[in-house]
Amino acid sequence: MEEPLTPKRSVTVADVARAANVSKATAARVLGGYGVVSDKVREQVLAAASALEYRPNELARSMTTGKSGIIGVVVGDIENAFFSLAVRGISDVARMAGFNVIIANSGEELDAEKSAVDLLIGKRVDGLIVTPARCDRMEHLRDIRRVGVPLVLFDRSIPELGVDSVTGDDFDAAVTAARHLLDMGHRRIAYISAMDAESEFLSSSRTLSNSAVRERVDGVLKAQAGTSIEESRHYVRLGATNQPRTDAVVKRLLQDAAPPTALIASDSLVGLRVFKTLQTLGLSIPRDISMISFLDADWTTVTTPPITVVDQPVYEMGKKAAEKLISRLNGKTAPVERIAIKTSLIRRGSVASPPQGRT
Amino acid sequence: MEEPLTPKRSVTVADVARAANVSKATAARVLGGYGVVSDKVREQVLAAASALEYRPNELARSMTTGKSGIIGVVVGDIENAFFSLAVRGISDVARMAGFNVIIANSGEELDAEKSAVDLLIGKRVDGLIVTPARCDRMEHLRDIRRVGVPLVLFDRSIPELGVDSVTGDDFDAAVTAARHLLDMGHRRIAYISAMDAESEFLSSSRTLSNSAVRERVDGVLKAQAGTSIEESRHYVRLGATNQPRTDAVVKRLLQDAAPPTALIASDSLVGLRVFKTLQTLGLSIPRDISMISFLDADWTTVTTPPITVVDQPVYEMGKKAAEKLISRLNGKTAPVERIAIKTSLIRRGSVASPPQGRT
DNA sequence: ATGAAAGCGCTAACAC
DNA sequence: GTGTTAGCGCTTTCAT
Repeated sequence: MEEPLTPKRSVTVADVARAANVSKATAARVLGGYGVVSDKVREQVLAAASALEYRPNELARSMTTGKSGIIGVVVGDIENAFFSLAVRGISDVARMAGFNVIIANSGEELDAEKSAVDLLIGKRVDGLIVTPARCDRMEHLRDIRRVGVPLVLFDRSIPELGVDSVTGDDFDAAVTAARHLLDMGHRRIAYISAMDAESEFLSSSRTLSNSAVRERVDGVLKAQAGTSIEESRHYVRLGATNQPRTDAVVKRLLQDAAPPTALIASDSLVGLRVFKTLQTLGLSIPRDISMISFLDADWTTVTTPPITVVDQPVYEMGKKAAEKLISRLNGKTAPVERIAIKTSLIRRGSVASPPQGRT
Repeated sequence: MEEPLTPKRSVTVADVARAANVSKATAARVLGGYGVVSDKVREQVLAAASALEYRPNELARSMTTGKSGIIGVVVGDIENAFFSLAVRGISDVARMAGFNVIIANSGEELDAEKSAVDLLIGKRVDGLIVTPARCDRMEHLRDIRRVGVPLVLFDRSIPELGVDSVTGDDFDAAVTAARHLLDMGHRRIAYISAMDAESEFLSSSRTLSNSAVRERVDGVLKAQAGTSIEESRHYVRLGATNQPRTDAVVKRLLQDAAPPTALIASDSLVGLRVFKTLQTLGLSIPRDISMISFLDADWTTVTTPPITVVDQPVYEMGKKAAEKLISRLNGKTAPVERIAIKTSLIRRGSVASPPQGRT
């Protein structure tokens, strides 16, 4: 059954040219779809090509043109629905524009991000879309620009870098979510993030190296303008990176002398974990505690109750990022733009007034 | 703020060689990490390289070596948790082995799959992992082998092609799931798939162009050995590709003269849709109807009740596929292998005995 | 241990 | 319109 895996040298333009009795250049012109050729010759070449099963060597092509037709994308975690949807949006517009996409995972780690960027640049991608793991470490991103490769930041922005970015309107979204909770009578609102930091607690939002997280935290804090900053900040917790750690975070929060009556989860993964923790603790949502999750993920509609969410139009965000990048690729020289895409709150069943006597 | 996007020619080995006062060949040897060089020269070169911020041009490198260090992956739908987990498994072992992964979506469409394959081969990927959209159309896959590019099939297999494949033990999994239902007293078991076919109904499992679906259907049918094939087959439905269509499929099923008392969903997306439909119809699971979904997805544990699932070790499957491919890439010449990875049934709360009087 | 030179498969000037 | 001739940046004989 083992076919004789012919490691035969692949068919080149030269081969086709020879078979069609034309020069290499002519064959190349029709095969590459550029320049001008008579219809007659074109057909000869095409015939020869398909007879020989010619397949262009994109590598060689890219090398001479300097364009690879590839857009590199570096995301935090492709398993996260947020990123896979975004990637889908990016891919869709990329494909439309004739570009291919090569994806790399950073695992939200700076070093992995750096080497991913190096690698992608080595592969001579035409442009890059990256979700910077840290907004305070950007030398490698500066390098990208120095090499002359267009770059668009996704989900997080770094003003000092002076490059385009596409993010959600995180600050506003957080304000809206927190206000909704305040309107329902909540006074102690916790914000739980998966961001990995030294401490589970927050000293100052300025220490937050992820701009999306920072914006959101600031939004939540801002919404609670009546309360002292120290007090509000007390309810911001980091490090909900997996189930056990999330369990710990939530439990500690609830054991507080003045426990929060509502929880906001920074993304759908955290949201799911928080929901599970609450379920495990036998807490009833929203009777015992209210919650809101970022991202209108699949699971949020099938729980009992369904979850109130901040709907981030991720697919659109991905599309927008790709569009922006491609317009740069096409030489558009618009001023640097920081696009914040509007989100909305989808009210479902996970928010109610806080339990009596615990306001 | 606009940095003067220096479109400067990138630094090459020649530049480094010149700066280090050595020949191009020598510089290339240390930069490429091959051949032999004296420690002294090596340091000179390295110094020059970092001073000039040399970055190897992987394209040129690939062109001369013929190896790109890239593994191409063609999946049905990257948004589907099944595939994103698999891709993660593939990427993880690929990275370990020094390979990069470029992903393409086929959207389960043959034409898209074909052009993705063409493109990937054009980019001179070292090997390919593909989830064939149709197991009865494989000329393009034959071509892959003819060109000499190692190929591993994922999730579905095509014996006639004579290539390695990694799938779940779909037949057994289906038998197990169906038997569990039978043991609980169910006699009419429906199997709902997202596979897009001309008809919602199934004439013969042999018409199923997706081997995984076929295996599963055969398994469900086999488990109901006591019943007539025609009768069992009556409860197999296709085309649950989105919510409205799933609603329709489920409703039609339930309006049958002898409606099924249990539903098996072919993947987690279908499972979620079916769950939603049931919820909409106000049916209580498992009191009114039982259900089992393939894939131990996120959402299956947070529903009320949690869903009994066929746990497919997708991450492992992805790893296995990559390992197999890489071993081929390393010239291992083992006989063609069709690996079926064992799944298991995770019993949760969505299965109970059928309602009284409806057995 | 190092250098010179020949390509890899393609595109891009530039002639004819 | 078509052919000739250089390269792109790297690896790889083959000398030295």
